[in-house]
Amino acid sequence: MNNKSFNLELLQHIPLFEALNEEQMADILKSSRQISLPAKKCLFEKNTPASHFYLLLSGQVKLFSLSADGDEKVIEIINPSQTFAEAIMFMPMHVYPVSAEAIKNSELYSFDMKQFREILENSRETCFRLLGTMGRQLHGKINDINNLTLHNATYRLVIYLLEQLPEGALALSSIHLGATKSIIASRLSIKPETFSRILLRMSKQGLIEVHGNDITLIDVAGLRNLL
Amino acid sequence: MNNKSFNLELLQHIPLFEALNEEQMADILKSSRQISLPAKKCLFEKNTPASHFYLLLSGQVKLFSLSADGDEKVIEIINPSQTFAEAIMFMPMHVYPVSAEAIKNSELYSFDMKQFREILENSRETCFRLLGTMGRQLHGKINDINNLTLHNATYRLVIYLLEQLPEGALALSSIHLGATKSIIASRLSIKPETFSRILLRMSKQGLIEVHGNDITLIDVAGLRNLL
DNA sequence: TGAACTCTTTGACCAAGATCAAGAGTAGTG
DNA sequence: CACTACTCTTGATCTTGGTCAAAGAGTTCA
Repeated sequence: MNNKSFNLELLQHIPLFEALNEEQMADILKSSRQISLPAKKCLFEKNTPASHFYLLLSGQVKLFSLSADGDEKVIEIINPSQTFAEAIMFMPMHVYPVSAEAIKNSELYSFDMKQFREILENSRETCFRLLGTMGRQLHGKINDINNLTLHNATYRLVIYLLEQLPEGALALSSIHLGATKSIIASRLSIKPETFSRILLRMSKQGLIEVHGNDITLIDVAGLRNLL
Repeated sequence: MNNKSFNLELLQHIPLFEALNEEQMADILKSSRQISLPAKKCLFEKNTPASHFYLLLSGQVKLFSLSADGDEKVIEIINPSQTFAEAIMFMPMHVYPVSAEAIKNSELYSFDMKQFREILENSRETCFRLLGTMGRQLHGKINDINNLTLHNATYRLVIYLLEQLPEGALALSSIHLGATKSIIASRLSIKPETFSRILLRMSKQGLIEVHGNDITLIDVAGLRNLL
């Protein structure tokens, strides 16, 4: 399979591109560029002008903000076949509202926002897909705000663990943390030390078992009880 | 001016409706309903099925979430001529992600989501307006998350005060709190007691002067310094 | 005019989680 | 293997902001 048809195959299964016709898809492909981003390399910085959005092919990327004195808050962890920064096309100022940096060696496609906007003019269905994407994101952020303001660190961590559980999984299911504990801690707005202590406490209570980045949920009902 | 043309006049200046043609506007008007909502009356509850979105004509409405033990977090304060809940049209599940309740006696229009979606199918421009609305909202929520996780209560309050300042206002500008202190406190995720103490401290430092719900910013540069 | 509300302020105390500092694993590399 | 880099854990201590309780102020309404 040559590179071009490989790309095509792949893009056709990304929600945002699913509704495009052949011609539009060809346009997209033409203006897209593949990018290699080694771990720890910055992709874009908060508040800089935004001209492209991205699709992650492999590796892992974090979206984050920094405080004046260097504290980092991870807003989102991006995994392969996720698009990101597409919502910025419709934000005021057209600057990235967060920074992006690879946390593993990554391959991405970049897409030109201006060109995609033109395609949106002619694809109602794609407009609706984008609306759907942004609706989901908005919902996610509202959830995050609720968790930050209405719930404590343990609650947020338990919610996170339960969300990782595959649909209808039973007790003793094992989950694998898809990033370092520090990064997941930051995503949940918990300091690494606190994160570690909460895991320790839940282990002692017999709710979970921790082996490195693998966590076995021993007592799912007990975990749900903490909520 | 009869009621119908009054409505028309008004709607034409709401961004979301600005791009509609006469026929579409007539359709909207036909399916819209005016609602009177006395203070403290609930408009919709979190997690209930969403069929309408709203435009506030007069009064004031809060969007909020409740924790299991009754704590309230105000997500947004809605003022006249703002639309709200329009993003839910494109959220998964089609349930309200927050509750809404009048904080003053209010008049609103309600719009049928299903019908508006049909109009969106035929108005690219309106689609783009909605994308713009949702982009702005998303940006706002990301900002809120940053302020919650990277900054402390004083910082959030100062930011809020400075945001109320009209464009390029000088020192000694007076601002008026558009809601009770408790509600603004909750919007900023600060307890009323803490909110009160922060204002007291800033008064003692000669940065502001508080007279009920009117706050005079004595030393804007000094306030900016706190950030 | 004063009773009943509601909102706000103030004081005393408390606790969740942050910070600071040291070690313990763990993994990659020459 | 030893060296170096991390990331993670654990302990001791501190701080911000929350909680609880009571009093003050401002409105509404009869």
